This record gives sequence, C-alpha cells and structure tokens, in this order.
Amino acid sequence: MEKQSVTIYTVAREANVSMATVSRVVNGNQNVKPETRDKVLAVIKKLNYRPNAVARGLASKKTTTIGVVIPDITNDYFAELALGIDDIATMYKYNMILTNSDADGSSAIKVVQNLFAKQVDGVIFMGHDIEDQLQAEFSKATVPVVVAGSLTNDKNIPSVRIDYEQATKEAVSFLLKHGNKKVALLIGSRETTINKFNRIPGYKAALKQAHVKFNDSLVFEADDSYENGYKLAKQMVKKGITAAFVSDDSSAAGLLNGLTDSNVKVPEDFEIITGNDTKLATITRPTLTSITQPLYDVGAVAMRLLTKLMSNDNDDEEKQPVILQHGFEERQSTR
Amino acid sequence: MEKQSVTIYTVAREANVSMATVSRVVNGNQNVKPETRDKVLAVIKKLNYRPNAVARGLASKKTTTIGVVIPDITNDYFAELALGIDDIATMYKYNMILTNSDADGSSAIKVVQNLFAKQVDGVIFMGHDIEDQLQAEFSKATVPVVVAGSLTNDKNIPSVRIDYEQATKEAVSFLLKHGNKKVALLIGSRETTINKFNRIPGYKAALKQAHVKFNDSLVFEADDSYENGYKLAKQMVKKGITAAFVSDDSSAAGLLNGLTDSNVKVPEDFEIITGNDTKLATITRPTLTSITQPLYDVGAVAMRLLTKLMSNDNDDEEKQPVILQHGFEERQSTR
DNA sequence: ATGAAAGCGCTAACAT
DNA sequence: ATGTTAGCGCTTTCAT
Repeated sequence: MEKQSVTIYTVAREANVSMATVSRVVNGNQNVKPETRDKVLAVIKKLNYRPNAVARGLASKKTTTIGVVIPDITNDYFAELALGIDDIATMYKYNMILTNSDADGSSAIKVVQNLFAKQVDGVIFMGHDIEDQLQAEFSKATVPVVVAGSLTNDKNIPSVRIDYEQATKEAVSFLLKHGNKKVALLIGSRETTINKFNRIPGYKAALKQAHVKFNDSLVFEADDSYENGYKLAKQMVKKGITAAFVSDDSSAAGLLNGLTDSNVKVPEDFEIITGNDTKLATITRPTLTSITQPLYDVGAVAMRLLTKLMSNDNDDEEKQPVILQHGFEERQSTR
Repeated sequence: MEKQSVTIYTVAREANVSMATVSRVVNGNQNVKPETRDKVLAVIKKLNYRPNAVARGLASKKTTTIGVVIPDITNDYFAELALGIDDIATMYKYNMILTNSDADGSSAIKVVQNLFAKQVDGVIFMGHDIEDQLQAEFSKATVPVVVAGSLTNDKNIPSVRIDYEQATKEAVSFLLKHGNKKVALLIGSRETTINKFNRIPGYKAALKQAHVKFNDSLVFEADDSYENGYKLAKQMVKKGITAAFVSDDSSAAGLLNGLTDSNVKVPEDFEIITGNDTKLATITRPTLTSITQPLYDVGAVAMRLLTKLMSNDNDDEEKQPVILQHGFEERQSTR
C-alpha cells in the first residue's frame, strides 16, 4: 500500500536542504555546490529514493514516453521496425507504450487518442491503413507524429520509408523480363496510400514499360498473413499466373508453400519476389528473392526524427519524408 | 506549447458545476443527477475535453499501465506471448510499456527499475535469464510481477507456463524410441532456471528411462537465434548426432536449414523436434515436429493473473504457478 | 548556490 | 446530489 513512501521531501529533510536542491541534484543541474550534491546523493542512496516519473511528468509536461502503434506484433516486418525504434528510444531515455491497433475492438483512432491522453511526448505510427479521420487526429495533435514503414498522402505527416513505387517497379520488371506473361501483384487493401499511390502505380509502370496490358484481376488484395498467401496459391495457378510480387513476406511465404504443396515448382514454374526482406525470406526453402530494405534503420531513423521533432517544436524542414535506399537480392525463388 | 489547455476546471466552469462533479461524470460515478450529467457531457464534447492520464495517475496512484519486459521482440515465441498479453490488457483498459531487455546497455534490472519509476501497476516479465538480483527486485516490488513463458526458482514469483520438464522428456523419449543413439539438446544458457531445473532434468529422465548414458557434450548452449542453430548443424553431424530437441524455434529452423544445406536429409538422417510451436514450425520445409503449447494463452493468462493480483493486493493463493497443457505434434522433421 | 512557494490536472475524503 | 479542499510528488519561477 505504501507505494513509494520516500519522496523528494523525505530526502530534502534528511539532507537538511530544500526540495528544490534535491530536484536540482536529481536533474543534474549545475547550480549546486559539490559538497551539497554529495550530501544529497548520499541520502538518496541511503533512502533508496527513486523519483516518481508520474509526478515529474505532471510538473514538467514531459513524460519521456512515446506511443508506438503496431498493427501486428507477430509480423516480422513491424517487429523489426519496432526493434529499431526501441533501441533508439532507449538510447534517448524514452520508453514506449506499444499498442496493437488490430486488437479487439480498438480502432486505430481510439488507440491514438488514448496515447495522447497518456501525455506521450510523441507517436510513431506503423501500419498502412491511415484513414482521413486518423490523419486529422495526427494533424491537430500537440505532439509530433512520425509514420514508419509506410506513408500517408498528407504532406504534413512525416514518414520514414523506402520508395515503394520504384521498388515495386523494379521487382515486376524483373519478373516480366523473365518472360512471365501474367504477373500477379499481391498486396493488402488497394485503398491504402501505399498501395493506391505507390505499389499499384509501380506495378503499372513496369507493365507499361514492357508493353503488357494491365489486367485488374491480377491484383490480389488480402491482409498480410501466411494463411492468406497460402490460400491464394491455387487461385493464381488456376488463372495461369506464373509469377508474383508480394508486398508482405508472411504472405509470400504462404504463397510459396501453397504452391509447393500443390506441386507447382518454384522457381521453375512460378517465380516469387517478396517486398520486405524480413528474416522469413531466408528461412523458407527455396529462399525468397526480395526487395531489400533496412528495416531496423527505418525504425531507428523514425525514432531519431521523432526526437528532433519533440525538441524543435516546429521545424517545418523536418517534416520532409525520409526515403532510405532499397536494394534487390536474388535468391532461389526466381530463375 | 499549449498542450491540453482544456482541463477539468475549464469544463466545470463552463458547465456551472464543481470539478468534483465533472470528475464524477468522467469516472462514471452514479451519484450525479442525470440532467447534470448530460449538461457536463455536453460541455465535455463541446470543448473536446480529454482527461489527463498523468494527473489522474498522480492523484489516484494508479496509472492503468503495466510494464512488459521482452528479450527480443522479433522472436516469434515472445511476440506471440506479447500478443496475448496485449489483447487482455486492452480488454482491461491497460496500456503496456514494452521494453526490450536485450537492448543496448540496459540490463534487465535497470529496465525493471525504470518501469517501477514510471509507476506501472504491474509487470509481466518474459525471458529465461532471471538472476538473483532481479528476483530480489521483484520480491521487494510494491506492485505484482508475473513471469510469462518461463519461471524462476523463487516460489513467490508467480508464473504462467507449461511443464517444460515433462515436455522435454516426451520429446527426447520420442527421439530415443526411433533408435537415435546420440540425441542432442539445444538450449540457451544452462544456468537459467528453465534449463537447469526443467529441460536438462527432463532430458536426463528420458535418457535414463531408455538406459542411455548422459553425455554432457551432447548439450549445446546457444542464444536463441536462427544463425546459432544454423552454425551448429555441422558440429552436430561431426559428432555423430542423429537427432535433436531444440527449445527455440528460430534455432530449430536454423539447424534444419543448416543440415539441409550440408546435404543431411531431415528426417531420414537427422530428426528434429522443436519446443515452442510458433508459426515458424509450419513455415519451414520440412515442417517441424513440435511440442505444442498455447502461446497466446500463456500471455493472456499471465495478464489475467496480473489483473487479479493488481486488485487483490495480497492474495497468496494467486501466487501459485499456472501450468497450461502442452501437446505434441508430429510433422515432417521426424520419421 | 539555495530556498520558498506556486502550480501541473486530477482524485478523494469530507461537508453539506 | 453537489461542492470544498487538501493533497499526489515533482518542476520551476522568483527571491535572496
């Protein structure tokens, strides 16, 4: 019950100084005589005093806590971004409140509002589905928000990511050059910004360059998951498709295994390129040819950007999207 | 700068009531005349008032935030536990501060102390390496701590898990029955409670039952990771080992691929059983025979237990470990 | 270099 | 049913 009974006041009395001095010592303020500092430090140690971060947050209006929204913590793509975020956050002494936006009955908006209510100093949002209402919430937020590993069409919401359009184009062009006539595109919802304005245009650009007509039925929408990829294998084969660019690695792994289990040989009869380059891409057999991207860095850079925004308050320069370089690695799922 | 300028006081004034009444409305206290409630609610909506959780936390000494320690967010085992934790936490209106204990320079103890400083209402600890000093920290904590997916040898620290000793024994016995003379055990550090007091004894029990002499050089220690498993493949083959029980799925997947890449056929020439039954076990080819366990439930039950402990204060009944049922699923990595 | 005192925004007795 | 008031534990002017 007597949670945290030793307060700054206890220390002050015990050390014969005012709370202000104790506060200064705790916060590393230089205006304290060395002897006083040592005396206070000794008492702090003796009493095992630990500052109450909640009280500190209320008084200073800074919680040294950020909010991180993640659609699915068990998806390697987001987990690897989160690792980068957390490492840098730790480095800057921030904690992160992590919330699954896919969780039971909690819309992303509620989740974000709750984060703001907890007075987080900033938010990193992961996920592709950023509806207008959510963007509005971000815009009127009093703390900075950074989107990691995706993007919105609101120019005022900074993001850290790769060039998804160009990456998609490269992958699809590669598949086309191998003589595949029917190249599928497997993505999440077509209505998300990343798919509507980046991946689908990239896909179309590749087709155009190869003088292949766009066929809408070759675009597959499915939530990112192994199971969904697996299920689509038969459908694709039935349609005469011989290659696919899959944005999510779990889906790509599912597709691969679905094909293999249907006795379709990869890469001989079907080529796959995946988009995220998580560990999964090298665990499957055959391994997955992939667009490569520095996932950890995307998270880490997003967090770095957030720290800047949290201190600068209003530097519009910082709102530019940060585009990291992507690459391409041929593995066993392409010829 | 004017972060959260509308406070409970603003609402009170605007609605011509006292802050206490507003507080009652916000907290769903029944002692408010319906008309008053409506009036206040209207003002809240109009002003878009959102209670400041930090102030609330300071005044009430409850933050509705729990701390969750995870060794590696990109390891499916922990990620799936975390998913269960988060779902139940959300259900009970708790947020979770997630901290990677493997992160740069942050020992588990510091991480936990920081969590307490943030006044979390409880902690769920994941990870196998729980040294004495950390256990001491848990014991003197003023808020409850639950270990999920592992255990300590301190009877006063509740845990939610499966019977690792029995599970290991079953797996190893299975391998022995298939005529394997040299069965390896691949685990993390032998000094962790889970390995020292559960898995190794389970391994030994199986050997004893089959009248096979324990050979210490068949026990391999390596941090859970795909790479470590992969590297060990050659060593194991060189030693004439023909089967292994691997506690972690990433390591098992690595071992499997390492063997395959060395032209050792699984399961014909080498059998593998893995211990965690994450999604990885069905993604590899061949798929991995596995001890099955309800990972999501382990997390979910741990969180449920924590909520009980957080409200009951001191019910010693609740400190009993919760042992969930495990199973065994034969897949393609055993004959 | 140090202290006094006023909050931060809320909850929780205690009155009425 | 509603209001008054005293904190919660700290930071931060403002004095000295």
